[in-house]
Amino acid sequence: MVEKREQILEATADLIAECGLQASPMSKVAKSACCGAGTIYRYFETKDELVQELYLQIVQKMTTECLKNYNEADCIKIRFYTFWGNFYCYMRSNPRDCALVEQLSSSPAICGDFKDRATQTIHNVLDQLMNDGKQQHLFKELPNDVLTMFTYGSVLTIAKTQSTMPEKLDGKLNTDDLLNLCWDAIKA
Amino acid sequence: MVEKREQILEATADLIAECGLQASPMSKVAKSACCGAGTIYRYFETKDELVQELYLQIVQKMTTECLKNYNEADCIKIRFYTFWGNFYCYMRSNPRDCALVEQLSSSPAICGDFKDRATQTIHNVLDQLMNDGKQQHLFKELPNDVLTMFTYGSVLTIAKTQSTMPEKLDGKLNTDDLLNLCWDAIKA
DNA sequence: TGCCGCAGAATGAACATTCAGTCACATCAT
DNA sequence: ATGATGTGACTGAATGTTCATTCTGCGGCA
Repeated sequence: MVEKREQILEATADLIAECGLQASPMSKVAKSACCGAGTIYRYFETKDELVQELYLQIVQKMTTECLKNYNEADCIKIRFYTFWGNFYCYMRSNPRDCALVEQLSSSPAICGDFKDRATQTIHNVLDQLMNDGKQQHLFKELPNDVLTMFTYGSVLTIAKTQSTMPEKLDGKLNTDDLLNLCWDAIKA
Repeated sequence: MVEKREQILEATADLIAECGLQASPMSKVAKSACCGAGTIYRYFETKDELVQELYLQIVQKMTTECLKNYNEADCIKIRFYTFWGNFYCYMRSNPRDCALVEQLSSSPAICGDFKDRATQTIHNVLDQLMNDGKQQHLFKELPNDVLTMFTYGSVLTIAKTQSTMPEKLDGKLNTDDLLNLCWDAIKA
């Protein structure tokens, strides 16, 4: 039954996002998923595997969202705004996943190697975008990874802050303002 | 004996930075600090208190470093470059503390309220800086917290990436390039 | 009757915290 | 000076709890 597996993943996601990974024992996951503890082990070998599966699912969902309306034929600026706008909107409208990315990224279950494989697609798209942009002399002459990580870090931090401390930053920021900050930073 | 207390804090810092908070049981902390498990409890009521103390210590050290050569009489740009340059250098030359900030910030022992109190000084300095800059129309008209968190997120992410994945981003980034990215982002 | 998917109690390991005892040293009476 | 006694820091085994994982048995269905 595929549905039960989804139920378990959903419950795990909710629990970890709310309580943190350490405060999410399998017993609570089971209760939250309305099943016995043993049932979880019919679908996942260990807790670590469950967590990895969850991470993979989120990254995949995120990848899909980021690439919505993203077209390699568009001009650089459009592509940049589309991709990062999608990313930001996804994080804003899925605070749960936003919290999860933070929780799981710094968990021992998700080693660097695993993370790299999960984010391969996104990495490739962004590398291409940066290369194309540099060819047109639109971007600063710094390593792609620097420009990309810079953007990623700032957008994620803003989204995270808005989710966890809504009183700060409230309302007063629209997506375009944020993307302009990013674009102005890296443009030549 | 104040020295033993420091020993315990040092050992805890090393251990958490290397293995993560969850994989740092009190027994290991004790062994690493060359003392019995019970001794830790002569200096700290609980593990949570130990972790909070550690967090406080790092934030204080960080605050001191960030304010080195920082002078309210200097012009805005100098102040901005001094502060964030100090921050970046601190994170680069103390990868252990960099890892700790990440580990502890997302731990349940450090609640949002506690974090706010710890970072009060830094917050005030940056708020002042942003206000002064806006008065001179140097910065974009966005909330101080947005501009500050944007900068914080990008710099920290870059520093973290350089520490944990030295093969990416290796060598090819100097402090001024990074600060220029930040400045260009927020300047009007 | 045999099989499958499941529940939840049972198991054993790991952990935070406590506690009974040890040690080094200071104080003081002789 | 000497030994008796008190004190406070320290240790690490013991305790009780929490957890991941396993196991036993149940109910429905072929």
